[in-house]
Amino acid sequence: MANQSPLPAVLGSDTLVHVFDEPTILHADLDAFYASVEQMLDPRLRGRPILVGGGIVVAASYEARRFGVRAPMPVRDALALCPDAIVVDGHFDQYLELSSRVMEILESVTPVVEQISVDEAFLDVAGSVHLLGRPSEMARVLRRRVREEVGLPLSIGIASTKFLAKIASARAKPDGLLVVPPGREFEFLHPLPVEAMWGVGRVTSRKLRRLGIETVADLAALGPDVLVPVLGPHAAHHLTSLARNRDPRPVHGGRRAGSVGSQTALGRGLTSVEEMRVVVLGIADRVGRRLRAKGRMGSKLTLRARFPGPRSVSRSCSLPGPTASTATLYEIGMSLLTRALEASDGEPVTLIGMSVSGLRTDQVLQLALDVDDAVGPGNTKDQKRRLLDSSVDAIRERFGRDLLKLGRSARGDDSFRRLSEKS
DNA sequence: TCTGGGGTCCTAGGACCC
DNA sequence: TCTGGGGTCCTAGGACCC
Repeated sequence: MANQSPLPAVLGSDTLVHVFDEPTILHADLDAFYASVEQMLDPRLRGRPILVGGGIVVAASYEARRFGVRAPMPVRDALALCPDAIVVDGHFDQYLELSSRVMEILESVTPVVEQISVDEAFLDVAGSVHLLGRPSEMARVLRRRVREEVGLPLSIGIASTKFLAKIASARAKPDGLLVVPPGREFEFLHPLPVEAMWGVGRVTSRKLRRLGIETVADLAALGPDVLVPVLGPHAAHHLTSLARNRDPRPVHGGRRAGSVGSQTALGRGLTSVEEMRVVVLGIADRVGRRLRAKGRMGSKLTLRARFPGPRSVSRSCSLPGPTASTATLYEIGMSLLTRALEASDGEPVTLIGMSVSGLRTDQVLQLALDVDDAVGPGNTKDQKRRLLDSSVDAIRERFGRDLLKLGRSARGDDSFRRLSEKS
């Protein structure tokens, strides 16, 4: 049932005109994702106000939102608003697992799926209408399948641009579907408050309101010139264009993350460098593992330290070569932390974060990492030799001998010297 | 009001090269 | 050696999103 694709009843020209008349950009957004997952996993939580999180609310179910609870908000404040709320720890592994199952379902109607976070994605179904029918029909099928096969509510907005589709899905919640018909975009868009716009947060909202801009219509009427001195050229033109319903951004299928990072909050904070060393090592290990799991390497490292106040300082540097090595991230991360601490007056550090960007996938370098792993302390001499030999063979087989040199220079360390000497 | 962990994108100054 | 102009890379920080 759920796998059947709806087809237009008649494939005549009238039907096709109608089919192509609907906009083709979908924004699919799981409702109160984390909280919905908790309710699905534990039936006792269904229909009840749920808060996911520890110190702060990471997600609140709709039952809790009715009391004014919002994420992120301290759990203490949320309980004051909604004393009956049940606080649950997050099951983050489950969230990722369920998220990828939902994304697979979305990919059943088009390969052009751009995932923008765990719980939302854009789809461009223009290439699928001749096979699957109207976009609104596809949306109905997707919503039903996600509900039946994964057990989660999914809202979808359909419009002619990403920006409008995103706003439409927000207006469709909870558990709804909203199409913005062509020609009626302004009717939908212009009465909205500027805060409804994607890209207008606390700071920009305050600046706009100071100029007397309250609605999207106000923004569209004003034009970019007045905004440039306040928001900078890019933001001014970008927001004005969106308010005038100009959003040419395509849906990027198959896009991958441009950085990988991790951070750890430290409560009241640490002052001892030795304690921070342990934290940095833990973070470097996490980031290194995740990079290796993705088969990727980064060429730039950024370390961020937060101090009470709250004030934060970041220090970054280019790496000697692309890497996913925990040891390298740790060593360079520590030197960046030392530099970051110079900017403080010995205040406690309340958060340490590390992010690797400039990511690339390179098969030669990936094999170099395998070698790195092979020469690590976990292996016996014989195991190391076997792993090294198999890596050398694999590189030769795929790329020929010359690329060994390339790999060595790009790697920036001596893994390959050891290899080359062997061979 | 700074309490979480994961990201994206833009700006601006300085270094460096031609 | 200085002067000028332009381009690009690197780094630090800020705003925003879920």
